[in-house]
Amino acid sequence: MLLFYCSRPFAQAHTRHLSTFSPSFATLLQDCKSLSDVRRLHQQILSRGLLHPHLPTHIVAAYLGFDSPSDALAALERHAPTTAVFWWNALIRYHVRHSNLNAALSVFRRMVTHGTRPDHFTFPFVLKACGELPSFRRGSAVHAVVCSNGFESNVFVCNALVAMYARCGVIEHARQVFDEILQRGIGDVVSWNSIVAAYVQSDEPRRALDMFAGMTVSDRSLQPDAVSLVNVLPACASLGVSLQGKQVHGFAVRCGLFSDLFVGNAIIDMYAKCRMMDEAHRVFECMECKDVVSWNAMVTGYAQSGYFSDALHLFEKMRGENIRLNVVTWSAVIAGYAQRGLGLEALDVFRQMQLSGSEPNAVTIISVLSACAAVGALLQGKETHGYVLRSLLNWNDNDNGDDLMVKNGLIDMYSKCRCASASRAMFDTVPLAERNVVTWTVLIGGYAQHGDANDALELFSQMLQDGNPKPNAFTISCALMACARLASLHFGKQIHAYVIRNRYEAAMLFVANCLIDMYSKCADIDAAQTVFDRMPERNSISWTSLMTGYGMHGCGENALRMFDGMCEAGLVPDGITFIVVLYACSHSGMVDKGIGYFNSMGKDYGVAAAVEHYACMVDLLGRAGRLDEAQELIKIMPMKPSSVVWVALLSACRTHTNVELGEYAARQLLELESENDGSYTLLSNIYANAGRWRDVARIRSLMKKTGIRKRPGCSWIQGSKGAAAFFVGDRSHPMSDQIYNVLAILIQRIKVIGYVPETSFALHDVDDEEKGYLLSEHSEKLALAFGILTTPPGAPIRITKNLRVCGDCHSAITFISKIVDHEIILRDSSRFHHFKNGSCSCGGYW
DNA sequence: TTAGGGTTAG
Repeated sequence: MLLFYCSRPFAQAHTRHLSTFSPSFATLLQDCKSLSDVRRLHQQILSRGLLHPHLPTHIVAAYLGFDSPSDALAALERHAPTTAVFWWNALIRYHVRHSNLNAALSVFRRMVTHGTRPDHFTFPFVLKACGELPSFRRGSAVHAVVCSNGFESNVFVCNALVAMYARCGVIEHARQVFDEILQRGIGDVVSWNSIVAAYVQSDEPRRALDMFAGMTVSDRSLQPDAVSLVNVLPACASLGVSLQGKQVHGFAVRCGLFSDLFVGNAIIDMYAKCRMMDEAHRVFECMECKDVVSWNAMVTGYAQSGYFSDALHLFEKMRGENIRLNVVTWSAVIAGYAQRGLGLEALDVFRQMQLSGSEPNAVTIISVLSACAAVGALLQGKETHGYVLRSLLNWNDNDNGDDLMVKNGLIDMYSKCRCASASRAMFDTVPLAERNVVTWTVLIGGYAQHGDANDALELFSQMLQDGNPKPNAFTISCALMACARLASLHFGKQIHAYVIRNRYEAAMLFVANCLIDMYSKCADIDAAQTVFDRMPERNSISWTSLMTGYGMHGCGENALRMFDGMCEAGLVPDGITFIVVLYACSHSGMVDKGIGYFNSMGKDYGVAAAVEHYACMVDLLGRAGRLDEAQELIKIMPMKPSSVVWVALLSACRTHTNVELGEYAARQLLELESENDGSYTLLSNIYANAGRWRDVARIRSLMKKTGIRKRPGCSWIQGSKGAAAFFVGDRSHPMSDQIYNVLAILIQRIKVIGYVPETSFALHDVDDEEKGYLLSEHSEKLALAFGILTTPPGAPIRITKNLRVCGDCHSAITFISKIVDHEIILRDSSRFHHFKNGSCSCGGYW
């Protein structure tokens, strides 16, 4: 950058006789065409001893003009104290403008060392450098220099002190300096603007608004300027106080400040953040002069207020009007798509961005990662990771937490793309002290939803032990989801206690909904109901969560009562609500009621039946043995049946032994999902039940040929001595001998009272080596035997199974519940079964 | 002095 531009060629000037008259040197310095010209001339001046007292300033100016701060500094030091303070200031300002903050502070130190007294221009630059580093220690050292040089009553310097302390996050010091300004009676508009900005930066918008209001009250001669408005409007936005925002808007119009581009943009942003897009649009239309920020504020406003199509429309318009899109525009559109789960569209926009030559930054990358996570696009996720590694050097320059957010995004992306090891590896690269609450939460959530929920709880315990950072509502929700998956009532209760002790009021609705879900899935429906009853505020998720709980426990009537209660409370049922209602009807044998709800959901509630609703109906009709109607419904459904629909039909064929229809359903299912192990198992069971052993063998060899293995059944139990998991024929448990003994005795005893093994279920297992396993070695029976061995009489035994409970086990456990002093609660992949005194709550609808 | 981003429930 040239500070002085002169068209006269240097060569021409240089050919003239070098005068001993120094002003000519000044002209020659201005005429220099390159840094080496300046150096040469400087050297000549020194060697001839022709240094005029004014020349050093020209020399420094020339060096800065050719972007050589090191030469400038050398000249300043060499000629100090001849050079004016003005040129020390110029060098400090040069470094601050180029973000070389440490260099700026170093020049300041040298200046003081060389005996040049700083002036009221020096301190604002130096304080800005301290604030931007930020370094409270150096900032307060400079404050001391301010005082020792007698500048504590200079408003220019004091305002800069306020800003510095705010940037360093020490709002109390900023406030103290501001109060001293007022006491001295030297405050100006900038002082008030600085303290308002300080509170906004410190995330105290309420106090920012108070200070703004206090401005004119304390001094009637003060009139807010454009900066005051630009400072206060974000405070209105973050508090959502649109009324005050509107007043500021009115004030801007009355005082002629509305025409200021920054003010206009801040008003749009305020309305957009208050979700008042009509107002924002009016302001946008009124603005005579707009820039890309105005457009971006509108695009993001629409995207975040749920009007994404308007955002896209505006985005297209920007392109049509050749407005130069910047990284914010692109990132906002990518984020908008990603947040709506439209990952492929987001990735497409990202491609367009790259083609346009716009350089992605950390925010863009985070949005792209979230898009990859939304659609499980591991390949693109890995590519983005590669991009991050290549760009990391650039981002580390302004280390402001972006780096950690990108890493959090990567952990989340790998988790959601079911790449647990990569996710964990990324987590492990973040040093313990640098992990924030999101770092922990994304991994805990990843394990809870896509990985091993035990790992989630282990990580959560580790987080609590470390004590820093503290879990937030997101973390708690993820941990509760893990408990729900594992049916770990014990751990779930502990987290509930933690929630009560640590007050999560701000997010209590969300957390309470998770508690309802956790208690429901841990078979403590009464506790779920209690949480629900004590909630000061409920939303439709609260109602549906409890409704699901009742549905899973076969309490269809209660579920339907919840549905009525929800409608009475003025909440509108949606698609998911009806899935839950139909599920509850299906699992309680309320076929006609289910048909009634199915028919009325569109007619009375305006909810269109989706493929999931049809699947529920096929399940409902199928369980009740109305297979023809189920088949008929599949024929007339307006969309292509999904695999869930065929699984429902196939299961019904299994229960009601309809070989022909079962074969048909299995064919359809295998066309959609050729690797679905469950469909082979179900079909093989149907054949076995019908005595068609050759077909059973055919399926078995087909599976062997295609390499499809039956997912192993696994049951686990939360006993008094901790959790224990069992696979079929499992002999790995230390108490294995005792378990098998107890089981043999139980089977013997229930045979006496009428239990007959249902041998068709023995053929679940298709591998030859598994053939020999007896029914008595099924995982749920082993878990039950272990439960009986380790649970005190009278206490309930809770078992969880990853697949559907086997029919023989269901029958055996029903008999066992007659001869033992325990209620047995079994959760399988479909619902709960409460066994007590020889009967099961499912009443056969399992 | 203005705009954009990551984690949770039925």
